[in-house]
Amino acid sequence: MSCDQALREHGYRLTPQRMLVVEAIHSSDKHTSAEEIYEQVHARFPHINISTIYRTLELLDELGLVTKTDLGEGYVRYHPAEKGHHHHLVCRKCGKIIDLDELALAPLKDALLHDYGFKADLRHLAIFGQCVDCQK
Amino acid sequence: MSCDQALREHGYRLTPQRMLVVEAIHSSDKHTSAEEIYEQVHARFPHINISTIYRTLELLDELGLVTKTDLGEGYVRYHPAEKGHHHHLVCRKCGKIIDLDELALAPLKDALLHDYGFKADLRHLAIFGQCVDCQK
DNA sequence: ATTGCATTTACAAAGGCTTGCAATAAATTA
DNA sequence: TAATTTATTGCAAGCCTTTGTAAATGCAAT
Repeated sequence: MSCDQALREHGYRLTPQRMLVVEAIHSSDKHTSAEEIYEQVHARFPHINISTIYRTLELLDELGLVTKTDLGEGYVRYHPAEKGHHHHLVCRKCGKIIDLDELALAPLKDALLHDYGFKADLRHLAIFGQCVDCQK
Repeated sequence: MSCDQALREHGYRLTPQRMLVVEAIHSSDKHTSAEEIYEQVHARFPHINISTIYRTLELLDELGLVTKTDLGEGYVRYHPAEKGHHHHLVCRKCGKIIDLDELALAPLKDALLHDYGFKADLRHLAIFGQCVDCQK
């Protein structure tokens, strides 16, 4: 299902601003920032305000259409949920980022559900620490 | 080892500001915010600036003396490391916070070390999701 | 005690993000 | 098609935190 359809089905309006934000997120291969999305949308819709970008991203996150991840860069990165879930190991020393398959957190997710009845949202996590090279 | 000693041993100066911040963190039973620490220190040292609070907290975090945790309240909470590690399950719907023993993340920590050689810092995590009551 | 100097501080400004509010516009209804 | 309603937007202001800088201060060596 497209983001547009999902928005409509949840009773949200389809505005040009929202459509352009959705397009911008999907057009980017990597994880984009709000600023990057803003610049991309602004090129085609100069009147748009950055707060609309943030509000739209928040909405898409709530609907499970995008994931938000703080990789410790001072801002948040966004990623289309449909492009698959994964996680990141972020080295605090050298900054290296190791990608981690979604499955790596499956045991934890299952344990939390079993032990606490808690349905954890572990879709796009950043786990900080030290990579193997920086431990030497 | 006290925070004061730890600071000295790492070559940092012992200033009144730093000592008061350390005292303030330890005097609070719960997880405190920078603002709360600021207010407490400010009562005894009116000249202090909030940026000094933040810089001191960052330093204490780097030295492993305190942990930083974002519980989704719009600001970060700090906790003395020596008072023990644990984690939190935060319900996005009702806001309820379930405390989680450090051991719950031990298997994940071990797996990351074994599979990636990555030494994950999992001292005081907030895991978001839905509590058992809010799933009904 | 005094000096010398690198560290630390207060202050001001900025950065990323959120929020209150009046104006605007999408979608429903007639 | 036009009117009505309600969600959404742009704007400005604010929030929490970080950062640049010159002045102040801890502390080691005299």
